[in-house]
Amino acid sequence: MPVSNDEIAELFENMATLLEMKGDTVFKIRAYQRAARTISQLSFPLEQAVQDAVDLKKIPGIGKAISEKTQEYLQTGRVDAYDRLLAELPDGVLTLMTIPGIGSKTAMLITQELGISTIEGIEKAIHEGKVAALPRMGPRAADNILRHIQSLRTKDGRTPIGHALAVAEETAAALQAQCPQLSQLYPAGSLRRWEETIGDIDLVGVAPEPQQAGVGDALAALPGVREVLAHGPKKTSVILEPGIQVDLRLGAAESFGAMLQYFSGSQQHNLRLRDYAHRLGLSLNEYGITDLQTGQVEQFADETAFYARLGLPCIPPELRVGMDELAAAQAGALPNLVTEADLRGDLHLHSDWSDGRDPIERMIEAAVAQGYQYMALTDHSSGRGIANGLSNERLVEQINLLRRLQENYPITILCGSEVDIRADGTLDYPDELLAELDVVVASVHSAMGQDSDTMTRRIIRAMEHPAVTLIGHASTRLLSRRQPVEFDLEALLRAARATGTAMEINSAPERMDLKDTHAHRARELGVPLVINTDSHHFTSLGQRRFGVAIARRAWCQPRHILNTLPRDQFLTFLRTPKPYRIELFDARPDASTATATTATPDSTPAPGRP
DNA sequence: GCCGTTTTCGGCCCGACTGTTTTCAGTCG
Repeated sequence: MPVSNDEIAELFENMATLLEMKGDTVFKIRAYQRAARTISQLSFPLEQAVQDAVDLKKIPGIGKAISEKTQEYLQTGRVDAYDRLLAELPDGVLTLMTIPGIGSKTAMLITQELGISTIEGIEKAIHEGKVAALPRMGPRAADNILRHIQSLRTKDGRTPIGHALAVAEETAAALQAQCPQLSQLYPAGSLRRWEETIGDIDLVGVAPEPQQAGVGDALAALPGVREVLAHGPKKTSVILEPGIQVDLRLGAAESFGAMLQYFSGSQQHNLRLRDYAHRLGLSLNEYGITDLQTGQVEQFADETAFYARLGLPCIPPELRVGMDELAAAQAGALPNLVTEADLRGDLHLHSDWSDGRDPIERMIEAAVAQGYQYMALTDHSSGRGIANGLSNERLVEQINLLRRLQENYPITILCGSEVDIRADGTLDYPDELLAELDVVVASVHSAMGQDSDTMTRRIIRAMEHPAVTLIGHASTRLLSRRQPVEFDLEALLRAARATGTAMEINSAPERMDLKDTHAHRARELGVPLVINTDSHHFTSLGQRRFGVAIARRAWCQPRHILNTLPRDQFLTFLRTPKPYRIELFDARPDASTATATTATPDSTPAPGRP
C-alpha cells in the first residue's frame, strides 16, 4: 500500500500538536508544522523520492531530524518519537483539538482535569457545568465550545472552490449594496490563490476608519448569516447558512496593498516573505512595512508597490504557497503565467447528441463568443449508455453534419469524441472510425475501483493508440463526492510523454482534474497539457477560469498549454503522427519570464480585481 | 527543529478578537 504525502504530513502535524501539549518550544513546534505543510504541497511523492535516494534535506523546512523520521515511517510504518509522545499524553487530546476554538491548552486542561477524550464526553461535561468551572473557563467559553461542536457537525470540511466562489460573489454583492462607503471589496486567502477547496472565505475591503464598524454590522446582519463568530472594529467573522465561514477585514485605501498581500497568504508564503524582509531590516504587517532601525512605517496602496519595496516583482497569488516562488522572484525568474486570453480553443465539448443540454449550433456559437479559433465537439461514445453515447452510425452522421456546419462558421470545427477507455484499456470505437476523427479524448468512466497497477496499464494502453489525442479528467474524481481512481502518476506522465499524448486539465469546478500538483509534475516532465471545460451547457465555457487557475498554480506558461497554439500550428500538431508531435511541442519558443516591470496579469476572482 | 552572501550559534511573523481577567492568555489565520 503506497504511503501518500498527506499521510506523512498528517503525522508531522500531529507531532507538532503533541509537542505543543507537552509545552515544548514554539520553534520546534513550528518546524514540524512547516514541514507538514511543505510535504502536503510537494508535486512528487516522498515515497518515490526516498526510493530514488533523493536527499530530503534539500526540501526547504526539512532537515536531518524530519528527514530521518520520514524514512523511518516509510520503512517501518511508524515513528518511535511519535509513539512515545502519544503514550505520554492523555488519550483523546488530538480528538478534542479538532473542535474549532479548542487549542492545545484547553484540550490538555479538559483531558487532564476531567478525564474526557471524546467529543460526546465534552458535550456532557458542558451540560453538567463541569467545563465552565475549570480555571480560566466560564459559562460563555463553555457555551462557545458547544456551538463550535454543532457547527462542526453541520459543516463537512472544506468547500470546493466553485461553490465557495459563488457564495463569495453573492455575499460581496449583498454587502456592497448595503454599504456605499465600501470600496475595493475583493476575495483574499485561498480563494484568491485559487486553491481547489476553500476553508473559509476571506474578504478584504476599503472603508473610511469611522465607518468600518458599520460595514461589519452590515455583514453580521445579512439575511444568510447563521452565527456571528467575532465582531470587532476591524474584523468580522460570520457563518453563513450553508455552513461556510466568511471573514471580513477592513482597512484604509492608503494601506490597502499591504492588507491585500497580508490576507492573501498563504501563511507559508508570508512567513517566508517576512523572514526575507527581516534580513533587509524590515518588518511586515497588514498596515505596511516598518523600518526596524528607524521605526518608520511606509504605506502601500497596491500590492505591486508593496513587493517592489522589498525589491521583488509582484508574485502572482496562485504561486504564493511558500515553496520556490520567493527564490524565483529574487532571481527575476517568475514565469509569465498562462491567462484565459491565451487560449485559442476548447477540445472537450458536449451537445444534446449525448448528455449535453444544448444543440451543436449553440455550443459552436459559445466557442465563437469566447474568441476561439478552433473547437472540438466530443460527445460520448456508445459504451456510455447512461450518457446517451453515440453509436458508430450516429457518430458518422455527426461527423457529416459538422462538416456541413463548418461552412457557416468562422471557427474551425474539429470532429471529436470522448471515447471510453474500457476496463482492459481498449477503446469504444473501431480503429477505422477513430481514424476519421480530428480529436479523441480518451476517458475512464467505469471500473473505477481497479487497483493502481491495472488502472495505470489500462490508461497507458489507451495512450499507445495512435488516434488518442489526450486523456480526459485522468483521476475521475468529483470534489467532495468521489475519490480519485488509483494510478501511478509518474508512470502515466512518462508514458504520455513517450507516446505524444496530451493530458487534460479539466476545468469543471467539481472535477479540477488534473489537480495542481499533478499538472505541475506533468509540466516538469514535458507532457503537453490541454485546458478544457468539458462543457455540457453553452454557459459552461466560462468555467475555463478554473482550469487556467490550475495551470497557473502549476507554473504553466502559454507554451506548456497545447490549446494556446494558433490554429494553423495546432492543426499541424494534430496532423503529425503521435510520437513526433512531442518534437513540435518542444520546439515552441521559450516565453520570456516576468520582470518587475512586466508583472504577470492578475487573475483575482470577481468581483473585480485590483 | 531549521537555517545562514552579516551567523554552524542564536535567532525564529504578527495582530485581532474573546472571555476571563484588573493586565492577559488562548486561539486563529
